[in-house]
Amino acid sequence: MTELLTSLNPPQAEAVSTVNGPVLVLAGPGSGKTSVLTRRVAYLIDEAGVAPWNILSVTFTNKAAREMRERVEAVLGNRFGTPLPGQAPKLGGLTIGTFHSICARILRIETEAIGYERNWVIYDSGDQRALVRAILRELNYDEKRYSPNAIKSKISRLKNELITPEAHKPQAYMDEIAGRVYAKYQETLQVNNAMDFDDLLMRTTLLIRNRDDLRIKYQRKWQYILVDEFQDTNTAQYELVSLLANEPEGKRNLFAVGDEDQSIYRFRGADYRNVQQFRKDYPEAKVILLEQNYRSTQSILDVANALIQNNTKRTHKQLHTENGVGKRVMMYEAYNQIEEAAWVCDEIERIVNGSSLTLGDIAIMYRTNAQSRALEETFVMRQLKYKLVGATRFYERKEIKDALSYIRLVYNPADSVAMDRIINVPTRGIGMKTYAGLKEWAAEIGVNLYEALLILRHGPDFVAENRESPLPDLAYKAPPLSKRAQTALKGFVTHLEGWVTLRQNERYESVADLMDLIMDDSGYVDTLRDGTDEGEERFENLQELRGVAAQYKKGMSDLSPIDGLENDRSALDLFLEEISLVSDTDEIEESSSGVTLMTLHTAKGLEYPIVFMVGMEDKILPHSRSIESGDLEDMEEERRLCYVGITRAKKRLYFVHAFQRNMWGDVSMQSPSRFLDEIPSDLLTGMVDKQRRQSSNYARATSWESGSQEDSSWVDQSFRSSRSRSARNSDSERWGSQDDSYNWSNKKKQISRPSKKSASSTKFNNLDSVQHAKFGVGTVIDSKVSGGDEEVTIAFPGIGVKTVMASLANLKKL
DNA sequence: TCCTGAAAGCTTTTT
DNA sequence: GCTTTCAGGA
Repeated sequence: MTELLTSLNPPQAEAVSTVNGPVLVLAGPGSGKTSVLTRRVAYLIDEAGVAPWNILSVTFTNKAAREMRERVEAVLGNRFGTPLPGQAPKLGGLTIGTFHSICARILRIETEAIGYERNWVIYDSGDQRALVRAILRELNYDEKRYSPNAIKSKISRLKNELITPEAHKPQAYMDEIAGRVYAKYQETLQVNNAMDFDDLLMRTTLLIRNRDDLRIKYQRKWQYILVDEFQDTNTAQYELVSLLANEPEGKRNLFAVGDEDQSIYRFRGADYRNVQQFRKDYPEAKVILLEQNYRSTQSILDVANALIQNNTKRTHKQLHTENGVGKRVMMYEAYNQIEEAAWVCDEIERIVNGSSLTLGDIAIMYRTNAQSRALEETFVMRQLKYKLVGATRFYERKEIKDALSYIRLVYNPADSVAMDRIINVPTRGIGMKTYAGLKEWAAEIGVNLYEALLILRHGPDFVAENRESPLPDLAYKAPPLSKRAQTALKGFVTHLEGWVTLRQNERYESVADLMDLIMDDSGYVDTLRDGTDEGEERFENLQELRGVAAQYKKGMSDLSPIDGLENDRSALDLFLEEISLVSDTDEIEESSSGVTLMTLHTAKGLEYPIVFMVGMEDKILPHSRSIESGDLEDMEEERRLCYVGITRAKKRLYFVHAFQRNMWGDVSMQSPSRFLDEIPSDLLTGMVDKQRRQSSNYARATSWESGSQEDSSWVDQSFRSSRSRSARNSDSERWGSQDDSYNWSNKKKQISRPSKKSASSTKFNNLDSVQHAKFGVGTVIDSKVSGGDEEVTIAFPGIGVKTVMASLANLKKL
């Protein structure tokens, strides 16, 4: 047996060493799938004699791609080429990348086939949104009626399903509108010489589907294809992979690794059913289950198993481990998000002080980015180090987007989205009216904005010379713009043209040089550094971008070429592509120590000894949208998200939920997540730290209560918290509680809430008998209006006193 | 055209 | 509660 297979368990070894034919690996969390993938690549090369350039390995994140490259290299050594120091392609010939980066490479090579200029640029979600909005305006659709975001995601969905504007068959009126916007949107992208993320996939897949010559070219090139996270593929990705794998000789060497239970990207078109589709399309496939977990304790896995069993459509797996039982998963109820954060910090300090673990071993995970705020504030207050992953993305910062828009515009002057962004930043007297006039005029002549500007500056003949089609007569007439407007526009184009010329002649050593020049010459830096701290901070961010740009030097070679099919790339080319396809969540990890804060989505693929899952409440996890939609698929996806969080933990896992939470500036009463109910209570422990209760704020709020409930389960704790809440002067009461209806009706948000007819009267009154789904029949002892809902305190015989929200508890009056 | 204060809208999740 | 957009006046 080869060295590559030792230390693998039997199913892992089988997966690695199956050379020919399709393979489907259903890999549970922590089952060593990355090892399987990397060793398989090594095995194909070393044992099966496959040439590295015939292998394509696809991942979903840059981080996974990088890790894969590093690990393959660690096994094989760098034998396939001489890299430039620091950044050049290693393992030359072997293609490893994300779907998007690989598609971008193919399209850059096949640019003519799709009718683009070679210097096309990539639009990110922000650019997409800006473009949709611009088009809504252009088509005179009211943004209030047709939400740009809704239309953007509709367009995105269509593209992910490979539906072109021509093929789109609208079913409803909204579809019709979206379809028209879609058509115009695609047209504008082409004019702008730009593609969005979804285009990268759609255009590549359609190209490979429709062009026999190109399909055969890439089929021949990649005879072995590996796909990680197969459950996250969308229609376009699935088809692309299928087209490539089904080569004329019928090799079908497609190696798919995935876990239906970890599919959490439905919202961007991922369909876990592709895993089942694979089984249908490749009936001869070898299916391998990896059920042994090397990451977590049995206690954690039991919780994970118990939860995920509630999903209906899945391949059953029973995770097991030899890591030992470990400690029981702990559940804690906090009063609100502030105490939630405080308790988590207390616990973290306790762990760090009482063991060899450091802050870097700990992660806090939540459903939405907004939840990080309260945590951060507490961390800052306590002077605990933390790192926030992915919240305000670096490349989405205003100053970064501005700078990149400048660079992008210089690279591709047809880019109207970049032009929109910076034409008047810093202000140069080109206001909305002037700019709108320019756009209209350009549209009438049928030129792009840059050409229109050039006509202003040099006259129509100058532009006509460089065009295939002649300019209409209108171009030779005086532009419909005021003298002042024309002066301002000419001033701008003088600069822009200078930068473009510089770029064309490659009169810069690195992209950083080019950037410096543009930033200074445009006056952007001066405006940015306005003497405020914020200005300095933004400038520092700009310097960080400059640092990246400095690595892109004249004459450098492609960072991750598609071997044998390379084309010439300038440093600027490569810089812009890299910037567009990389997200900073890819980078963070290795930086300094500190507790990691991140969403459950970004947590996928990672592992930590200690994991806190906070905000374990209905309406957060599962998210309110998924509850409201009533779609079982939505709910199951939320459950998978929860499952992903649980299975990140190696040693200890905490579920934390709060009784009330400030959301959108209002106080909202929260119920513990329904997912917690799905976990047998003997798998959980829910004690309250007694010391803490006596010493902290929490104790102040709760100490008046009898001590008999000290070691109670979370149900009792929620009772305790609810009582403490009414004993408190909470924010909500400031607005008037009980019978004070005046303030309520003055609050606009309250009036607009459709469900509430009158805020002053309660539906449930003292001594009413009510039926509760879980606790049975009880007697109302208090009721009041709160947060637009009704908060009812009920005594249940034999259970105790509970405070519930009428709308959530589905209370029936008897 | 730019500045200011008020109002609306926002919060899933990401390549 | 915070950010973005809008309206109105200079």
